[in-house]
Amino acid sequence: MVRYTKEHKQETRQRIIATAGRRLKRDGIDGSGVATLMKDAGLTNGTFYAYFASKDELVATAVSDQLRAQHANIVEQAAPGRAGLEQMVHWYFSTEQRDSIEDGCPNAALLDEITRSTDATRQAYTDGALVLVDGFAARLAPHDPPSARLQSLSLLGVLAGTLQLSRALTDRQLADELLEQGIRNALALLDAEQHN
Amino acid sequence: MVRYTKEHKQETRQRIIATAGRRLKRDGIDGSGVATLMKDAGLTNGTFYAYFASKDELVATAVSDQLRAQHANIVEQAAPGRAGLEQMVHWYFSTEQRDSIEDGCPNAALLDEITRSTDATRQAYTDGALVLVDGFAARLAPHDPPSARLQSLSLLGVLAGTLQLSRALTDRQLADELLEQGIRNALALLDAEQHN
DNA sequence: TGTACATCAGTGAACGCGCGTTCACTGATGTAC
DNA sequence: TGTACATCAGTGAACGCGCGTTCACTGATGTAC
Repeated sequence: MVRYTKEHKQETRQRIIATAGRRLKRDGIDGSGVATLMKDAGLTNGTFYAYFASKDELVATAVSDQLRAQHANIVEQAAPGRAGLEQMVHWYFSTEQRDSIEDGCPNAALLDEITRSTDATRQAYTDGALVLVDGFAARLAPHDPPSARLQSLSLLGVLAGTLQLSRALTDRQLADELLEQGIRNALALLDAEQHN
Repeated sequence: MVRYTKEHKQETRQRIIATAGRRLKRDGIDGSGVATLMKDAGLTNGTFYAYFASKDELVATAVSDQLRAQHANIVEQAAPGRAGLEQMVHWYFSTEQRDSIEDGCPNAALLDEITRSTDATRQAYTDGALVLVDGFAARLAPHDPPSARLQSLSLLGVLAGTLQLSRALTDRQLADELLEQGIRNALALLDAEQHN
């Protein structure tokens, strides 16, 4: 066994962050206890503080990691230009993404709890979200990404809000129709002229 | 003192529901304890169960009440036709509404916690949200409201998601610009052709 | 009208439980000689 | 190479606290006669 090395401890830390990200999205920040978060990573609660100074610190780190992963796995994998944005929108509003909250978008799963969180968590969220947004803008306006930044930011709001609403509704058929409407709205937003 | 009457008890119940709605929006569902919710209404925790069978029941009732109030105070007060929708959109994306979460939109404050709630709460949310949506549709397509239902539902998602995002960002200036972009997006959505 | 009793909104202490956090301890691994 | 010791990731019990919920009790109000 390779143990007592920086690499081993770093891997364990990364595993805690990754499993915590999934749990936080599923049960919420207030709904996820430290003991459960550690059990998800195959550890007991006692060793938590060898990795993080507090639950708040893990939450901020996990939020940051979730957005980084979403950027790496979804945004960077998408084709360049408008085609990539269309791909992403279709993936985003698929029933699969909606129905697998653990694996799904951290924005949709956590946005209103982040508003109530510590400044560190809100800052981690802001930084991570802007990286996603810059990825959108680079595809929306390849020659002048900053000009599309605000439009891209608002696209993130449209995506997250529509998905949350589809998840909250008890009427499954209506929720599905909303996803389709969400695709139309998002694509229309991409076509809108840029103001300012 | 008028006491020991149906009216008195009904008024007290209504007060609990109203103050709970504000507290739940501010601190979240998991973040609001029964003792605090009762203290907000000027009572002690012990008498809670003379009014509600459980915290879940209060949450479902408060969610329902919040949406009913939003319909009565905002949607029904708005002018008929498209002008009324434009009024609402401008109010919705005002910095005042964004910065007063207690008095603000229950959709934006609670959507992703509602997804994680009991079926009763999700049902109460769905019913209440559809009343709002029908109010939108009646203004968007006065001659044929059902044709605008899906578009109206998606408008609710756009409103809530954009507002949540503006609340979560630590960069105040960017958050303000997002509100302005939100107005443009919402108005553009109202102009979109209706599919299906 | 005055008195005795019933009603019941509201109190406040207590229940078991899980929370975030602390800490004495274990035991497998790594290191010194 | 073998032994003795140091390191440290991880355990698990415990801390005080607030949670949702229960319940014996209070005392102001309403009712009967």
